[in-house]
Amino acid sequence: MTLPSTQMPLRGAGAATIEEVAARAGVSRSTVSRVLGGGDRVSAAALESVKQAIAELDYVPNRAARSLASRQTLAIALVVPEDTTRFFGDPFFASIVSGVNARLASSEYILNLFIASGDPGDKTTTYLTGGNVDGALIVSHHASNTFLDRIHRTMPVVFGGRPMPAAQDGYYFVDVDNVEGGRIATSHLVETGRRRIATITGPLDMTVSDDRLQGFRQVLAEARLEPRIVENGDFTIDGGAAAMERILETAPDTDAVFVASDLMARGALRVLQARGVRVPEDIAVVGFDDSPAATDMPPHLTTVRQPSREQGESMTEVLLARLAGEDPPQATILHAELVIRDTA
Amino acid sequence: MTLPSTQMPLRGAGAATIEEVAARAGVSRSTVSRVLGGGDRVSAAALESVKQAIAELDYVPNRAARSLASRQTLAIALVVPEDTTRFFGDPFFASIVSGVNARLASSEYILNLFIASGDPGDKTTTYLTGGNVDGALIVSHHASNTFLDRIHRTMPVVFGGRPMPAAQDGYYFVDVDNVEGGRIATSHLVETGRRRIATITGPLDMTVSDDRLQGFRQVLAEARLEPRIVENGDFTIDGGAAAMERILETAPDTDAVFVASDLMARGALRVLQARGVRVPEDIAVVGFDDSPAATDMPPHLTTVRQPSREQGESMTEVLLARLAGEDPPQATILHAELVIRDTA
DNA sequence: ATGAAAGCGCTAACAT
DNA sequence: ATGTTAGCGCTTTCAT
Repeated sequence: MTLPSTQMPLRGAGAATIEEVAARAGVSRSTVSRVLGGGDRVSAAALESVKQAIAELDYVPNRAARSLASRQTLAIALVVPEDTTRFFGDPFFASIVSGVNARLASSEYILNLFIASGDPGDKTTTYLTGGNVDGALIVSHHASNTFLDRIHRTMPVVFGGRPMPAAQDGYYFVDVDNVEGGRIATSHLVETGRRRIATITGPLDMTVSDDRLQGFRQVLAEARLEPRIVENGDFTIDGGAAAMERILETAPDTDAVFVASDLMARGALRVLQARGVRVPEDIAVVGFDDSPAATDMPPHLTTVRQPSREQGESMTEVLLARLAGEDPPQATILHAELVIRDTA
Repeated sequence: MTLPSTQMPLRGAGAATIEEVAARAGVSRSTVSRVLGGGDRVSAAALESVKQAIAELDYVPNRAARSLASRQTLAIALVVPEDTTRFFGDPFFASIVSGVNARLASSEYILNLFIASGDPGDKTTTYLTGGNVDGALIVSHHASNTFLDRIHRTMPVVFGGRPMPAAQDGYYFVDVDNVEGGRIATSHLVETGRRRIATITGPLDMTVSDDRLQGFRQVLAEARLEPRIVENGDFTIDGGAAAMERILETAPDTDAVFVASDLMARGALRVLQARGVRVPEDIAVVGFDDSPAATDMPPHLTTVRQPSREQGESMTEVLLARLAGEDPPQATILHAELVIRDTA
C-alpha cells in the first residue's frame, strides 16, 4: 500500500531528522548523507527511495548539526561598519549588496548582512568569530574599526576598498582606482577652464577618501594650481551641504568643486541653489559614484562612475575562490570613468 | 608562575573549545558552561578562574554546537520578499530595519536579513526551515508569497501588516490602521473642497494597499462622491509616474489625488511638474508614509505619517515575547496621522 | 555501493 | 557547587 502523495509531510515533534529519512527509505544514515552531498557512490535504487523519503517527510537537514560535523557553514557575512541611516541612505551600499547577491545566487552560500558601527566585542564580532560564517566581506572600512582585525584573523576576509592599515600580506581586496577617479574629475574641471578649484572630501579615515584627494592634488599640482580649499565631508547629504557652506564663506571666489560623493554633491547643490549661485556657470560641480542620486532630480550630476555592483560581485568572487581553496589575486582594481551631465 | 597577560591568545589549530577552557581553569566542562550561561551555581573562585581562562584563550563558544545542543539559535530573521532595488529604494524598509535593530540591541538575539523575492524552495526558505533562526519577522507580504506559509508552520512568525490570507488563528501581526490612514487623507481632500478625487493604489495583492483604498472609498461614499479614477501603482517612483500619466490622460479634470506611498507621490509630482500642472492649485496630492522622500526635496509632501520604525520595534517585541514563551496579543494596531505640508 | 562507528563542541539532566 | 553522562543531527573515515 502506497501513501498518497498529497498527504501532509509526516513529522514528529520537530522537524524530520536524517535518521527518519533513512528508516523510511530503508537505508542507513550514511547513504542519506551521501545523497545530500550530491548522490555520489549511491545506487540508482537507493538514490530514488531516499529522494522520495526526503520529499515525503519534507526533510531539510539541520544546519547546526551539519556545520558542526563538516566544519563549514555555507554562509558568508557582509559587514558594513556604519549605522542604518548611512547604510540605507547611500545607494552605494545597495549596489554592493546587489552585486554580492547576484554572485552568490549561483553558489550554495547564503548571505548574512551585518550593519554595525559597533564597538569591539559586540554581538556582531562575537557572532562572526563564533564560527557562524565561513568568510566575510567588509566594506566601508574606517581606520578606527580595529575590531575587524579580529575577524580578519579568524577567517578569510575580502575588503571592498583597501583596508586602512595599508595593503599588507594576507589582505585581499577589490578596490576602485580612486586616485585615477579623483584625477579624472579634477582634470575635467581644469580642462574646462576652472582655476579656483575646491574639494569636499570623504571621511579621511577611509582610504577611498584619501585616494580621491590625492588624485585631486596631483592634477592641480601638474597644472601648477593651488587647491582653493579642502573641506572635509562625511559622505552624507548634510555633510556635503555644511562643507559647501564653509567653502562659500571662506573662499567665495571658488569656481569649481570636486565632491567625493554624489550624495554630498546633492547637499552642496542644495546650498548653491539656495544662495542663488548658478551651476555650472558660477561654480562647476563634479560628484563621485554615479549612483541613482546623480540623476534622481535635476540638475543631473556630472560625476565619476565607479562600478559598485561589479565591485560587490568581484569581492564575492574572490572570497568564494578563497573558500574553495584557490589562490585568487590579492588585489583587484576596478576603473572609474567620467560621466558628463549638467553640473560641470 | 603566572602567564603574562599581554601574550597572544593561545590556540591550537582552530579556535579554542570549551574543553580547553575547562582544562586551563582546572574545572569541568559543565562549570564552564554554567559560567557561559550566566554564572549561576558557580563558586566565586571557579567563576574567576574560568573567566580568566576565557580571556586568555580568547574563547568564543561555537554557535553551531551550542544551538545543536540547546535547540535554539539566538537569531531571528527579517524576511523581505522584494528585490534589492525595491528594498533599498523605499525608506520604509530602512525604518523597519532600524526599529528591529533597536529592539534587538537590548536582547541576546541577532538579526539575519533576507531580501528575497524568491521562489518557493529557494535558499532562503531552506535556510530558515533548516533551523537557523528561532523565529521570523515578515514584512511586505504579497498574496503570491505562499512559501511564507512554510516558514509560518516551522517557527514563530510575526507579520508586519496583516498577512494576505486574512488574520486567522495563529497569525501574529503588527499593522498600521491603513483604512483609517486612507480615510484621513481623503477626508482632508474632501474638506478642502476637492470633488474630482483620484487615487493611485499600491499593489493590490497586499493588504496595506487594499486597506488604504477602502478608506478612500469609504470617505468618498460618505461624501456622496464618486472616485474620479482608481489607478494601480507598485510602490515605486516610476510606477507612481506612470499611474499619474494615465490619470491625466483618462481624467484630465481630476483635482486631487490620494497616492498610497510617498515614493509614488514623488513620481506623480514629477509628471505633474513636467506638464506644468500646479500643485496644489490645480491638483492636490496627498502621499502616505511620511518617509524621508516626503521632505527630501520641494515641494514637501502633505502625507499620512505611519510609525514604521515603531512598527519594526513592535514586531520584534512581539516575536521576542513569543520566543520567551509569553503570550502577546495576536494583533497590534498602530495609528496613522495627517501631516499637512505643501501639496494639499 | 553501503553500513557501523566515531566524533564535531556544546548543553542539560542527573548524580553527588 | 561541581563533575559525569548522554545526547543534539549530521559528516566522515573505515570496513566490508
